[in-house]
Amino acid sequence: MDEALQKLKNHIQETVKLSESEWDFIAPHFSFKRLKKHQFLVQEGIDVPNEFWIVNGLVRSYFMEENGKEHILQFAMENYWVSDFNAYQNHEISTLNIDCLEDSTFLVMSFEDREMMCERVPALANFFRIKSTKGFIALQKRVMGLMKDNAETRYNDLIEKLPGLTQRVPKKYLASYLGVSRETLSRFSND
Amino acid sequence: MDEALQKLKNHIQETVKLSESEWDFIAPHFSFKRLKKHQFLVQEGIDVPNEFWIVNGLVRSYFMEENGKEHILQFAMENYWVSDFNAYQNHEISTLNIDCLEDSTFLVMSFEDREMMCERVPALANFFRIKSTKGFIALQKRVMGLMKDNAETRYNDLIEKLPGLTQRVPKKYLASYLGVSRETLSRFSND
DNA sequence: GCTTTGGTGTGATGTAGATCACATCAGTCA
DNA sequence: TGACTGATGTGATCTACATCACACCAAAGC
Repeated sequence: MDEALQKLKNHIQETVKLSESEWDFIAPHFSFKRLKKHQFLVQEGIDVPNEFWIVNGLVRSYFMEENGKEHILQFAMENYWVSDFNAYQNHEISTLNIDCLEDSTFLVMSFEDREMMCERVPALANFFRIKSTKGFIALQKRVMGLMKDNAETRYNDLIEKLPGLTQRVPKKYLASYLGVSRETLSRFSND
Repeated sequence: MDEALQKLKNHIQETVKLSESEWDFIAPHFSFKRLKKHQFLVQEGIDVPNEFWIVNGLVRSYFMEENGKEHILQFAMENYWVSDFNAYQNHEISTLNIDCLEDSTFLVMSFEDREMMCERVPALANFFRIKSTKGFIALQKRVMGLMKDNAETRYNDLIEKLPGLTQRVPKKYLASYLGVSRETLSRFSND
């Protein structure tokens, strides 16, 4: 836990300056969580009081159609923030599932604590502002890819962006992230 | 201009509290801009020192493939913030175009001013943090729609979300936003 | 007024990728 | 060790949508 908090402190300080007293105020509001592969961090139909910073491991966030088809919205690993942000921000029940693709550990922060800390510690508000802007930009690039590129190009872009991922997850998950069928992906992924 | 600033003040105060002295500090850093239909707010290949708050009017932000095909990323109107946020945030040249679909007016804020004001006025940092989070959530919903819905469903969702838009823009632009050809859209949009 | 330009509909045809149906192979568990 | 279960590849077929090629009409510019 202490080690995890130290890592988080470094992570935040890559983006904003944080005084020792500010950090001492923030740190106690995080709790530690450990999950095994296949366990769920967030589940559809349940409220989402927390967001999570991944200390280590790998998760996927996905949603399901009525017919049972799954679509992966995001892979998240070390240093990523994850949650069902829609449910979290608007106090709704989750429409997403987030489960672990590997044993993983997290630091957990509640919505109330986040809002309170952002009021009290402006640097933290700026940290989340900048993180959120970058998340927005990344998603916008994803939309652009979905609109202009075919499945094979999107696959090549993905393995270029996250080269380690192919070794860590089955290809059916890559297909689900790319919005393409497992079979189609198999026809052009030659390795 | 004064009227526009008053509207902006109200807009910000819908999300965060802002003291009079804070507002008096912020307000002078906005400038006013007026464009006619077909004029450009942002152009591909040029740097993007500003973001814009739309006082009134309607713009589209879009990108082009090498072959000249256009894809609309966003329609933005009254109360929306627009820019090429990737270029703006990372000081890169623009890959997007933003042009006016109607005569429009804007309040303009530079990147340096925004960062400076967010440092000095924590409420503003929180304002942009929350706005940015909501933008992220909206984009995530768009990705989900692209992954699970067919073109007709996406069209119906769009006219439900922005019912006025169909009257304000040609259908080819709706098609371009939805990621579908003009002809295909024409076959199921019966009005 | 006439001409040009842009918006829209619609038929015919082409195609990326989905779906269905298998086969193979590795890992896991009793 | 033998029996599942899950990951992967591959052929055959189907389908949503793109593309091409028109026609028609309203608004804008000379």
